[in-house]
Amino acid sequence: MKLMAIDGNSLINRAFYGVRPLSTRDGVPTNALYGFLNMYYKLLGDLSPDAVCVCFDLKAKTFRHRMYEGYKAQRKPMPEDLAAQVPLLKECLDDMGVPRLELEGFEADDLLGTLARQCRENGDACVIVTGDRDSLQFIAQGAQVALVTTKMGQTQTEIFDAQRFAEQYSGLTADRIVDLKALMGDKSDNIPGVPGIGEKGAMDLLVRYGSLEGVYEHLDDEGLKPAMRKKLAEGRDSAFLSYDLAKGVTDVPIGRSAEDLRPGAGDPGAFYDFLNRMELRSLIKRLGLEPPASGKAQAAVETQSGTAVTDGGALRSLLASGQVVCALNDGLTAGAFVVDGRLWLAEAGRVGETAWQAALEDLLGGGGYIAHDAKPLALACWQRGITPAAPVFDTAVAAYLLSPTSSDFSLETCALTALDYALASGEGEDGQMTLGLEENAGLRQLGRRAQATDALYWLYREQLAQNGMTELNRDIELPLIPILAEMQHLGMELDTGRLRAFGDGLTAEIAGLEEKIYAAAGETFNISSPRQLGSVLFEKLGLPARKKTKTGYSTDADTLEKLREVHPIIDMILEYRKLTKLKSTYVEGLLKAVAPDGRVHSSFNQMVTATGRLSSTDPNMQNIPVREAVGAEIRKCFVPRAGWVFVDADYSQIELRVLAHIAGDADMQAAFAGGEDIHTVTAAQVFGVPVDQVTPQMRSRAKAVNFGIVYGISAFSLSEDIGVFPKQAQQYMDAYLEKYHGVRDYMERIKQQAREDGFVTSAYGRRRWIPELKASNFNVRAFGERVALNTPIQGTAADIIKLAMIRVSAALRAAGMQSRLILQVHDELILECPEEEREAAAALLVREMEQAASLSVPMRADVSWGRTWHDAKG
DNA sequence: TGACTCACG
DNA sequence: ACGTACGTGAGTCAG
Repeated sequence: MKLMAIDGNSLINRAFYGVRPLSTRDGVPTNALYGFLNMYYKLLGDLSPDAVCVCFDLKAKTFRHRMYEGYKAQRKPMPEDLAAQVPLLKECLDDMGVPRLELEGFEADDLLGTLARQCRENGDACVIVTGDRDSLQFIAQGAQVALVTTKMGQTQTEIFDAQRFAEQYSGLTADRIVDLKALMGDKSDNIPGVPGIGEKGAMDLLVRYGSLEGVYEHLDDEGLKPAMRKKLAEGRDSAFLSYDLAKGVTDVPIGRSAEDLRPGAGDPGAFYDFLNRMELRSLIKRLGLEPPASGKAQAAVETQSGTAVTDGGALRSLLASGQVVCALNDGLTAGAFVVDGRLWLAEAGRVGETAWQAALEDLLGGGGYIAHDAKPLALACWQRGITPAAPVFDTAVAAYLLSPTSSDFSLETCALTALDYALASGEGEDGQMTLGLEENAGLRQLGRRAQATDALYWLYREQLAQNGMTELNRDIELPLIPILAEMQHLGMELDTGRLRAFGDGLTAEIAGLEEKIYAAAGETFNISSPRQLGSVLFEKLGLPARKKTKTGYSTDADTLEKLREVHPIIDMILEYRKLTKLKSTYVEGLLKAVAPDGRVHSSFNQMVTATGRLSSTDPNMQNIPVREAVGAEIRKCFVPRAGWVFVDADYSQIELRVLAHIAGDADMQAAFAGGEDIHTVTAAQVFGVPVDQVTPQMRSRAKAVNFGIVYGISAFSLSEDIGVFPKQAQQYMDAYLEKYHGVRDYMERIKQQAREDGFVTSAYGRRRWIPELKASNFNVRAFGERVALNTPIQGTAADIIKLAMIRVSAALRAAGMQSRLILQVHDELILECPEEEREAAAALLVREMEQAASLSVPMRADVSWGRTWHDAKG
């Protein structure tokens, strides 16, 4: 019989400090739970005990069994975020069927000591699991102690027995820990010890005299220094009192033995629900837990087996009949459809290719469809020459709107988290028809997917309404889907010859720089390795190191910039970095992304950012270089098709205009209404000079202040950014907020509101939950406040340009023009236009962008055209 | 895989 | 006193 007895308080404490902060969407902290459970299962595997028990402290109302009144008085209170997780852990252990012990008036230590003693007397093995070194004294009770430590975020367990202990503590036996504490005391447990004696002195005494008794029997020993003798004599009472305190209790009336502590079955369903509620889904996966209700959710979703549609005409009329929830396979050759709650299955091979195509065109071109992630369907339409309509609902997009900081919006995950429905992942989706349609594994799976999507649709539609995002979803996100698909389908042509030539030039330049850098360093090394570079710069060349990172010296551009005067190698390294980045990411990377049609077809993703912006991947077209000559070179490689041009327009100061609008700041609104340059006006205010005396430097600093305000900056960071002392930066910010007091009030108001609501919204109702605002950690909370400040601004700007995209796209089509939207870069839209449509397209673009929203300040867009992307940017 | 660096708005 | 700007994606290094 082997018992594993865990100090619950100690272990959850370790977990709390060892695991980075985690919380559920609505702010319940979960990191300690996560860490505890991970350790628990690890230990269970390592130790394979027969019985298990987790012990907790349970405070007495009075300190009945303690004679020393100040006991524990000075212990720091548990952080709120940790305290909140203790009852959750107890609930969880009960669900798991893990026995736990707590007894009023006793600490976990007392219970562990008692269990250890009981085991010894009954001949059972006992392992005490704890993070507290003091508990090593249980070795004296014959127990092993598994000591859990966290080093650099890694938890380690070391098992101590009598021998291992003696090795580490100079031959001391474990029962002498009590003597040790009696002498040296223990601040955290408020054990006084002998004043003036610390760990080293106490160890020396015990090694020499064996025990506390021994020490005091030899008080007259000649080897004892007079000072030590005096301390011991004066501290005698304290030492023996401390001994009793440290000895702890081993006779708690627990009333249970190891035999009674075998783990029970618990309530697997409740355990699953608990982990799901705590959003600890990685644990569900690791433990291989199944959703509860043994098919209740399963049954709710899988209501029917589906009816085969084998007649083309019947399929067409079915899919044209209004609202159709659909799940299609990748090749769009088979599908399952839920119409008015009934499930239908169909396959191209069975209804005939022509009828299938026609039915699909009715469905996706007609706009009566509901899907989980409709963009790939819309893209497939464009590729087949069908113009897709926007879906009436997209359950993946809805899931994103409801929780924009989540990262996984697969149907599997959505069904699991929102419906408790476990959808077998992907398997057999492309299975070939061998029997009747209903028996086809691939179609059956599509049927389950369609039904899961249908269930999600009803749920999410209601949740969107409750969260005030019905209109945002309907008027912005959904109409955007076919537009994004079209942009992706069209892509942008790349002049690969020109880009290659540019790359060859870079290669030569880089080689030259390498030579010079090696010469200056006196050795060859990998310049791209921050580690090697750091060692060359700061050790070999002895340059003054400023910042440090986790792994060594920081070598980022900011740091190096400050060393430019110190050593000529710095400029070369900065240049080398710039050129290699350009070559690998923008020359080689872009060349790799060119499709057979000579164009790059970037994916514009709608479900990535926390603020509502789009993101762009494969390749990322939103971070193509623009600054300096090299940026121009890269952008000259993006060209329209023959006889066409690019028309490019970007919003002027959209975020600051949104800020002026949202904050309702009269002065800032007046500046925009008057068509003034906002940075110049700001500079005049901050520096207290007339507008015509603002110097370029003043304007540039004011610009930094404007940006900083939008991001929720501190004076310190602003000072770093513009190169002045923090005090000076603070003065700028004070002057700014004094002038724009609407902005100042907004900053306070939005933070307060975010704390109350737990979320912030954009002007169009886009919502972001901010659990960080409730964190106990200052930095996390400060981050939450900056997010609360910035997200409504960035989010509203994102809403507006999405609206503009929808308007532009519709207006081009309505005018019968061939010009098409091909790129969006946050505040910029790029059209590819037939030469003869150039003027009309430019006028349309500006008009639709400027009228996309009506704020309390005018919107302005600047437009240009050109035969390369570079030339099209004013 | 995570850390670092750097390109964009 | 804290520790120091919002939002992204991609390439490289090193464990």
